[in-house]
Amino acid sequence: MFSKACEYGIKATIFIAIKSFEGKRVSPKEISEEINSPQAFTAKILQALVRHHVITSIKGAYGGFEIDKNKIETIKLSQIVNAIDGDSIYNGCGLGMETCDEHHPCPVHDKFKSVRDELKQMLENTSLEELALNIKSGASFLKT
Amino acid sequence: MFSKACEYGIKATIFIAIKSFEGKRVSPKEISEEINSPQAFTAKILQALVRHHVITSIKGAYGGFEIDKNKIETIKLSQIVNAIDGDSIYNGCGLGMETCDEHHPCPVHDKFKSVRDELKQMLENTSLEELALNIKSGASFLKT
DNA sequence: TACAAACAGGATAAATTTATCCGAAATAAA
DNA sequence: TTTATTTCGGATAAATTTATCCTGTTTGTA
Repeated sequence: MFSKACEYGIKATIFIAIKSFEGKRVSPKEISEEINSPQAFTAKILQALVRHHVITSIKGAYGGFEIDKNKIETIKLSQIVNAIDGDSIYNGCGLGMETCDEHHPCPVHDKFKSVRDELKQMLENTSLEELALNIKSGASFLKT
Repeated sequence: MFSKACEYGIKATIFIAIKSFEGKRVSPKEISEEINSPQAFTAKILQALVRHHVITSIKGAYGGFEIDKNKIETIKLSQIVNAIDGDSIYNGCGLGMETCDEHHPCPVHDKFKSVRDELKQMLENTSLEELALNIKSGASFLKT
């Protein structure tokens, strides 16, 4: 469904959000340990998230990654996915055809429509704050 | 969403079904031309579909791939996807975690549930016959 | 039986994704 | 200003997916 990079990116962003609530910055090392991901690869993904303005990086001593507290509730899951995997997951054709629309649909176009729409709605309606609070309360987990 | 192999596999199976309705067998060459896919790679995927008993192959002169006419209406999209990509698309964790269930959910477990369930229902309720008839009637297409 | 047609499957290569390493640049504190 | 810390980003490697090639085996027909 999502790429490995995207899976790491989602978990990393949630962890950064939790720490940012507490006014703390985190390093790639801390993040990869917390979400159980390869450190250097995770660092690359963080760079992409910075470029797409999902998270912020502060270079130098006492630096790290953080997210503006006031921004956490406005960030949606769709923004994280878009920053890493793009929007093909809910905008592209289910069978990879160049052009696939109402006028020239692929064999599963109609069947897929509702699934993709629901996925899109879910991603756009789920906020980072919500995901972070569920981790904090112990309702969900970042690693096995 | 699906792998390239699975995309080709779905299209190939639909085309074989259409030809089988007419009592004809088809070759990998004919299939790859019709669905616009690499021939040798498509042949590999056909082998997998044969092993999973989705399609049948007849070796030797006048051979080719076919599907039992009476079986076409009983084959579901889920069987094709399962044969090539397995069931991880709707049974695995959305964030790739080893264990992810009600007791130990990943951050998006609940949010994803309805999407994955709808996808699963769609795949299990869509028959090969239905997809093939839509191509025959010109309601959908196998290539751009 | 000999031959040609057609799938099976191993070996290999190309492309993409995932992952690692290391030096450069930036920054806070001493 | 020097030093320690930390992100940035290029180069490279490993793993997986996608794709190609070639030989073997099967099978129908002459």
